[in-house]
Amino acid sequence: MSSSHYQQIQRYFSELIANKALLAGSKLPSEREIGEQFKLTRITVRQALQNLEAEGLIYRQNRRGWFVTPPAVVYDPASYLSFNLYVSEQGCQPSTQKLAQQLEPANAHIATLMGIPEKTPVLFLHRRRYIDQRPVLIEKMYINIALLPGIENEDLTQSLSQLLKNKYQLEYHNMDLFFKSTSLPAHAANDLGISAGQPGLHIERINYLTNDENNKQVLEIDYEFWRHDAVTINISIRD
Amino acid sequence: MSSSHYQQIQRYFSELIANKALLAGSKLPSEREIGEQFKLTRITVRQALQNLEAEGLIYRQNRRGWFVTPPAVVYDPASYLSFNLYVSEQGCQPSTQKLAQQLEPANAHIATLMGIPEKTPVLFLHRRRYIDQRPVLIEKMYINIALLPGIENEDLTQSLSQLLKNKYQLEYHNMDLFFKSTSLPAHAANDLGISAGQPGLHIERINYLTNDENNKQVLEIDYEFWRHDAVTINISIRD
DNA sequence: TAACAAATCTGGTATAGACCAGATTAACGA
DNA sequence: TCGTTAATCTGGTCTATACCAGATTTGTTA
Repeated sequence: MSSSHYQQIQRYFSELIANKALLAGSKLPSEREIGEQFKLTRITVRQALQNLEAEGLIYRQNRRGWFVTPPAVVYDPASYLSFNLYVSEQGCQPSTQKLAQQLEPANAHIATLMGIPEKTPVLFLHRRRYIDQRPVLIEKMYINIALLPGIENEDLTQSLSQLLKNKYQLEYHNMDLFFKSTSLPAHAANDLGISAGQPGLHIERINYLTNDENNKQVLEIDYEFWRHDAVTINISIRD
Repeated sequence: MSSSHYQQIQRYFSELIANKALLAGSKLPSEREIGEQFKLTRITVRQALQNLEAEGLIYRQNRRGWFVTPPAVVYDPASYLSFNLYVSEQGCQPSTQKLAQQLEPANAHIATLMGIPEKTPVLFLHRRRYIDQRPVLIEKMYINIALLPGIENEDLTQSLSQLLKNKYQLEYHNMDLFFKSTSLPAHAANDLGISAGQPGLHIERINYLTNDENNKQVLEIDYEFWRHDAVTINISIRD
């Protein structure tokens, strides 16, 4: 059977969490305490904790300790609902913080996708989003201001889909999505307040104005970096 | 800047791989050799290698060594193309191995989704799929034989979507998809020949026969366990 | 030459320490 | 009471070493 020592620790905490003996958000004993309890060295303890982290059962806060992961939110990037509505419908409290907003010349990739000349200004928006005060998502968005004049003067901590609907009478439900399960790049890990190399989910989204394949107008290109343990993606495909 | 020792190793190999000085599939020096080269202990070396693994740049084979990860395949679960066509179109060689096939009584979850009584027999199909001889995906499928009579007598290493199309004149493009980035459960890691706890991508797919929301007929429920470094998911949403 | 056994190489697991830097808490002084 | 400082706690990084089990290679033997 699975008899290595670190697996015993893993099972121990797995069961505590499954049985709700350890509730979401609560703190685990320190690595040194666990080591004493099981008569194992810290390295062995850390191996177990890192595996539990990979499973998404626990997460760490830099030099503060290990904590039980709250349940993942179900998120549908293609939904009519915004992040805010989604999260609150699931009984959690969403919030959004704007980290940066500026006009930037489009790089080659962005320009090609948007069908605009390179170095045309686009609106860069950098946001951090929270679920129950826990930072879970970094967004970096490039917005086609040619299609959305004046958007830079709006409150950009709110839901973009709401804003487009209310101010521009636009709804985008045509998009290309790319998902990749990989570790968080340094900048995203930094923004999330965790150490680089933690596992994450990387989403690239290209939002189109129309569903005309021959005249694709790109409203917005969105890069999302999620904590891997914070979200389950749900998409319904209907023809 | 990022000055810890293991980060130096990480950068070193990152650059070798980026510059194609180390090609996909090639073997890294052993942990002990790397340690000698950098005058660092094996624990430090392993920290670097584990981070590179989390980034998807390298992967390990149990007690054989560390290898450079081949480029990820782009996969669209909602596509008209099958896994086989997808992979070969990207210049790689797909193959499929049937690990198990049997009639099983439906459990509560399956029965509810399929709208059949619990313990009604469903066809369980367990497959392993390879890209260029590398096992990357474990599939566990539950097939509604009431809608697909005689399917258990077909060759089930082939593409299911092809089979449904040819034999039953069915095409399913209505589905619910769930993605979760998490470590591989023990059974899947085992089937993939890697140690448990490695990062993975978990997909649950429910395939419907029609797009009638009031009369959902479930053809098949599919659980997919992917190596996290083997695939990028791509989905196009059009209304 | 083919079959088998032994030596070797690899990562997997583990011990027993050590020092650092950031976060938290306790103690102290105004 | 409030603000600052110092002690303490926590995970982050690292050295040095050891033994194990599976995979591979080498060597030997029939």
